[in-house]
Amino acid sequence: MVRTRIAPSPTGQDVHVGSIAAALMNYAWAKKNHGQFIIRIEDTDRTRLVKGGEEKMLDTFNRIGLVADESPNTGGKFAPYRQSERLNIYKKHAEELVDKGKAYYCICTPERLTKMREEQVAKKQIPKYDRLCFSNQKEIVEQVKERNLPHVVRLLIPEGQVKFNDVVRGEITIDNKNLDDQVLLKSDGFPTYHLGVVVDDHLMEISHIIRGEEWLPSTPKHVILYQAFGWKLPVFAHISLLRNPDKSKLSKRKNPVWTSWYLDKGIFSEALLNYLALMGWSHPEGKEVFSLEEYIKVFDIKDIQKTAPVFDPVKLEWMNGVYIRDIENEDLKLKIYEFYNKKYPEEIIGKTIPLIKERIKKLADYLPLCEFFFKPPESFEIRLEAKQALLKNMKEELEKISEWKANAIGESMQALVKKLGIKAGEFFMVLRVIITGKKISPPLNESMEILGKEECIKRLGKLV
RNA sequence: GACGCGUUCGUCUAGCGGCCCAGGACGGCAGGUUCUCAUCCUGCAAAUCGCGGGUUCAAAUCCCGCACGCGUCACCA
Repeated sequence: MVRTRIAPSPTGQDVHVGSIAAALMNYAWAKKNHGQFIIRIEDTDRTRLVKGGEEKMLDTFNRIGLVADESPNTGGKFAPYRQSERLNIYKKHAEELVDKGKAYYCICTPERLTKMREEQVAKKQIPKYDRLCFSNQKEIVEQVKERNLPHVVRLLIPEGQVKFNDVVRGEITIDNKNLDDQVLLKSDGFPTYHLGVVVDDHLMEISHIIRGEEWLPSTPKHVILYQAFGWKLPVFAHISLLRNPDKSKLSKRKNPVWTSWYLDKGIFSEALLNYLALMGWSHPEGKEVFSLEEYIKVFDIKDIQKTAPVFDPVKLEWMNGVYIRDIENEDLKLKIYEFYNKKYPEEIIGKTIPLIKERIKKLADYLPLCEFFFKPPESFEIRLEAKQALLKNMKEELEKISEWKANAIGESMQALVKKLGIKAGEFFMVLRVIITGKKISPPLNESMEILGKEECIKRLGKLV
């Protein structure tokens, strides 16, 4: 049975797009194999906890369509799915390791640890716990039990080396002397990531761990933990991190990284997923635009690429434009109507759709292009003072039109152009700006038809 | 610094020893369509496949070294 998971920490205000990319692969792999996709909240760092972060994250996963089979919201047979509610489980497992001699108590103070590390770094040694507490473990255990001393549980890294296979990277070998005796259980009773992730992935029967390559260096510790518990290893797949244009790890300093930022701009979840699917993977037939359903069909973790891609918002917008042009006008109308919180009349939006469908790349592009449909322009992108006579002519001709249709408007204006003997381009630019306020607009005749004769005459008359 | 991972057009990528003087997409440029913009169509430029050595009749593809980039070294995830 294939079971995958995404395990976000509510230490940010929302889901990072990189997490969505990872979640997408996890989701696709689970669905492809008729397995389950799980969301688990790893909220073990109470110092960095962001209020409302978890709720927002779960909401974002739903918005984007990566719906979990098991999660804190939906529950499931391995509940709870929030690590802060599983503290007794971690404690039990940490104790088990201590009993087995695979882990030990440590009562060293943060001050001592910091000092120790500084000295090691100064001596150009690898900063590692010096096992002071391990060397007199018996005493420490007694003290801890008798006086109820605050303590942590550390993993005892055995000698030798760790070897494990990664689907993306191949076989990886690490010498254990490079590994630190990692804290498993913190003095506040919360597990560290390392304990939590291993215990939960095992207990929740996760078969494939597809996660960012930032975890590659700590995977040997996880492998040692699995071995210490005597558990079967899951399949590991470490995927590359999304990058900023300067190749550093995608960060909010240099790029919008929160998923809802894109959704709130009117990027479709389908388009975002489609674009993200292309990061480090490519369709076997070279297709670039495809549905989630098709992705699930053709995706294989063996085809994941190793190189870290630069996240390109420009191509994302192009992709979204493709999706916009592809949906039904009625659906696009509704999306825009909802996007602007029903502030603008649905009927007018509906009429404008054919004019703007090929002109917007995301829903937020709509208003800048179409605001003139809802209210007269307040400023004009070219000076119109010297055009008074021309405007008067236009107005007079337009007033003669009985059947207010784009065609009739066009013919009437073309005739006027001919009669006045001026350049069509300049003529229409003046008309465009007086009507829309802007040099760039949807097709003029059609726009004027939608606006209505009265409104158009009014806009022309205002300056006359 | 140590350890690990990576390196094909500006960007995303195809490529798995001959079919590659490297293909597609975004972006760029030019032209066509058009009252603007966009869409659509046509065309162009853009990678000596990080560098240097091997192996081979043949290497972007295999091996070795180097350089560079990134990641990780917490009672953070």
